[in-house]
Amino acid sequence: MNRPSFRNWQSVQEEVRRRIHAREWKPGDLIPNESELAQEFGCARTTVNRALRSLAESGVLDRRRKAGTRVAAQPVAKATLDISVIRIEVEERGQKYGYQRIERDAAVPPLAISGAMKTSAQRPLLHIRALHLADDAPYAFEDRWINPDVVPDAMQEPFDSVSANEWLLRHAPYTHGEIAFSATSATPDEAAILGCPASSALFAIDRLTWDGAASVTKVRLLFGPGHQLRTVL
Amino acid sequence: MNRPSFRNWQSVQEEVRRRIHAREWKPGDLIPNESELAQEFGCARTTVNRALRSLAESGVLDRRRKAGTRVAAQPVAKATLDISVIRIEVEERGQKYGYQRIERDAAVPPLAISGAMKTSAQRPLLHIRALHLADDAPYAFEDRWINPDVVPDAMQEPFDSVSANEWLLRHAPYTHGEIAFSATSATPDEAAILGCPASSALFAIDRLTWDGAASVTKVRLLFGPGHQLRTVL
DNA sequence: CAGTGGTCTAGACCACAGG
DNA sequence: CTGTGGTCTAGACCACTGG
Repeated sequence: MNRPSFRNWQSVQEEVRRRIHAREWKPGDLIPNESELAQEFGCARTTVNRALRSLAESGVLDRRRKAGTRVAAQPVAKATLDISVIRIEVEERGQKYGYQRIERDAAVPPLAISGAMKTSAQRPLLHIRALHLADDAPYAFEDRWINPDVVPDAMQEPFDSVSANEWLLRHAPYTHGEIAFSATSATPDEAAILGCPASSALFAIDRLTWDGAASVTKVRLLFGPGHQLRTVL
Repeated sequence: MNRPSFRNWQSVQEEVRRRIHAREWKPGDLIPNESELAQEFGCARTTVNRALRSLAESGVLDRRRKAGTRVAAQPVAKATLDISVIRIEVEERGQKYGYQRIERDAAVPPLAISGAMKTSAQRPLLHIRALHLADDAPYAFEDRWINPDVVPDAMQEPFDSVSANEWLLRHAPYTHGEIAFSATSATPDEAAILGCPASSALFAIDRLTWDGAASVTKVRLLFGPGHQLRTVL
């Protein structure tokens, strides 16, 4: 009996993937524990742990202390989206990036905004509206509210050449946030800004970030018709 | 000088996060190497490595051999979306799941489909159209093509009570895939199925999965107006 | 209570890429 | 060529949780 040896965690992972794919281990099955696999594979348990932990993070395995490791019954596809600065996103597409500030002022936000940001209903926030361009064509419309209590420096920034999108990343650290993707119909105003027919289907990204208990900024990004957000599985 | 000690990788990670957030280490800065940090933190280098590697995976740090570890200049937000079976998605919302098959036949697909799936242009594929319901209301419209050369068993399946969405996960392993999110305007046909006004803005998920070099299935999921895909940062 | 995964350690060697 | 992160090892202890 010729047992191949597995010298690194990637090859262990590959072998486990192979067995799952080949249905030697079926969805829901309990697989041998780390010590047994380490012995079989001729490597340290640490190495097996590294491989299995990584597979669990990908949703391929379900691991529970004492209960052991099982092949996930409902493999959950984890799609990881990299949300970077829009300028870089455009440049990576090989296009020329452009930026236009449309509006900048301090204003009392609609209740939906102050409610979500948990700011006082009467408190004026910094409001920025801007257009991001790719090869001189409208790419994304940014509508943003900034909490001046958390980011006072923003009040001094004109945001006329550097986008709030980019400035905040460097000057306003956040601890956590929420993001939502949806589709929305272009209002006449939005259609005019993005240069598309009214009622076009737009791709929207809404993001709200926090620094501890205080909201930092809330932004809605609207992308023109045809925009796709892609990733691999 | 009272130096706190860090006994596990999570606390090391926390401390690194704190330093970045407090701007002790600024975006772009080179931070001490693993050995130095291990000494400072009073733990093994392995433990520091675990903490830093994890932060690098989150996009907080940039690590390169020999060049060292830097605080990411453009922190890329990694949004991880869990794409599971629609039935479970609905049930997790606390709603009753329902399913209706609309159509099932073998047909030669449009060129856009056979092209993307790299199947012969004349080869008939299995075509399924179905509606997923939440609390008896339309939730998502599924339009799917299945490659019978890769999943021959699918030809025996009626898909009248178990959705292709769910059946395939258990019977058709795949090695990799692509997924794209976008917004689209409802065609009259789609509007009728989803019970929404024509030209409504719909949220679309397009997925294409492969088993090695052969495509397994290509599916488009259309969600009714107002649907959001949410996650944390 | 006992079995499983989770983690830490100290030391070692290796692969890569910067200078 | 050399410093950095990447990984492996053997052994140990711990934390959680199922039965």
